Amino acid sequence: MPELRYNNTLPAYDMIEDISEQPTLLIIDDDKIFCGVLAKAMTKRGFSVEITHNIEDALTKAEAATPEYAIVDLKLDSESGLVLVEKLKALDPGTRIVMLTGYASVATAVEAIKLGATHYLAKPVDADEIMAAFDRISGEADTPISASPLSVGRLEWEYIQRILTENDNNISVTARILNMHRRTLQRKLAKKPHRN
Amino acid sequence: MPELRYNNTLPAYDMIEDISEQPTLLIIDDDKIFCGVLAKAMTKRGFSVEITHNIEDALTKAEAATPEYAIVDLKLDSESGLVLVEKLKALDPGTRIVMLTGYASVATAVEAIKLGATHYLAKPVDADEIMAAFDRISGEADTPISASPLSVGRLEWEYIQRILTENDNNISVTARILNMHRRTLQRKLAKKPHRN
DNA sequence: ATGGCCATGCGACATTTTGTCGCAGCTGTG
DNA sequence: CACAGCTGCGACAAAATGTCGCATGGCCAT
Repeated sequence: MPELRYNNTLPAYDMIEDISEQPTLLIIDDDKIFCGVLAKAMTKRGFSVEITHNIEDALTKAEAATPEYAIVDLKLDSESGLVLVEKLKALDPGTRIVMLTGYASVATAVEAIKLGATHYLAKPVDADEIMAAFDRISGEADTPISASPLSVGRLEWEYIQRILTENDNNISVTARILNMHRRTLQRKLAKKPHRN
Repeated sequence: MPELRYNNTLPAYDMIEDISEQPTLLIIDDDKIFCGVLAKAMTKRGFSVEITHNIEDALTKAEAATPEYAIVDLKLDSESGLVLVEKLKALDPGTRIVMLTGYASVATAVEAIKLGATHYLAKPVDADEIMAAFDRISGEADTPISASPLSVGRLEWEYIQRILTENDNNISVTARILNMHRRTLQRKLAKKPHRN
């Protein structure tokens, strides 16, 4: 299997910059198609991109060459991308990490940020948003306090996520605490959160 | 107007501890009823509580005596409670701050945590959850046998009641806001306030 | 290694709860 | 009065949930 680097796809007009000065970016997501698309987009934006699809590989690569930037998916096959955030930060506190997830919730967002993620974005997301997230300094303006009420479905999702994270993602325990059947909780978790 | 301190309501059995050793807690929320209830609950849990309803007063009090703990509402009348988080942290980085919000969103959650909030919780919350939030260091499952978080049914009920009240008990409007069928809302309201 | 214990993912099927329509009554307003 | 909006409720299909059961896999003490 060939090296998964996309530098060779760089259009000429981007070559004005010396490759050795390109910031390094590590992408970790189990969705391979998504990885490919994102890698291409980020390469075009001047990053030297590497891809991995699981935590193990990510750590191997990161230990070999600590990336300056990282994009981590929250829901990897089995484990949580959160542990990766922690470890990447441990390797180099200066690493800028954007956490992505199709199952966004405030509970996981809080965890991610506390562990050192630079930002937390919900899929679908485009490369420009990720770029903005990397640059984002905390106090930055655009935080709309508007806040329209969540739908009950969304409220429930957020609540479940909170109890779940408070219980180490143990579904059985969470189901018992919430007085709901494990099967039902599974089904709810399988669905993506409705937007509003 | 008397000082808004609730130490005088402390039951005797709590006096075993010297008042001067009680941790100080500053509550900032524009909902005065909510403040009162929360203050009482936290006092009972051993805090020396102070209340303010706006940023200005909060800063004045904080500068006079930096609190060790703070509970900040996200939506204060005009300004955002976020700026307060920042300022409290500037006064004393050790301050533990829990941010509360009526309408949770990942965006504000991310901001709050990046600015230094210890945790971010959506209303309705009970005092025990706030206590847990203060103690919660990132990541680990301390699992202090949380009491009984409300059941999802109960949470939903509380939430619906709140939105309903905010809309003059107009069922149609509330249903639309909540993205739920009017018929369904009716049926939910017809049922009893869910036992836990 | 072996059995016990528990968490998990998921199929299948009976029950319940929602989503939808529709209609009739009530109320304020131009 | 006509119009428009809110409300309560019946009826029936569609979707979600409660329940069982089973197989897999991790952990641990025997």
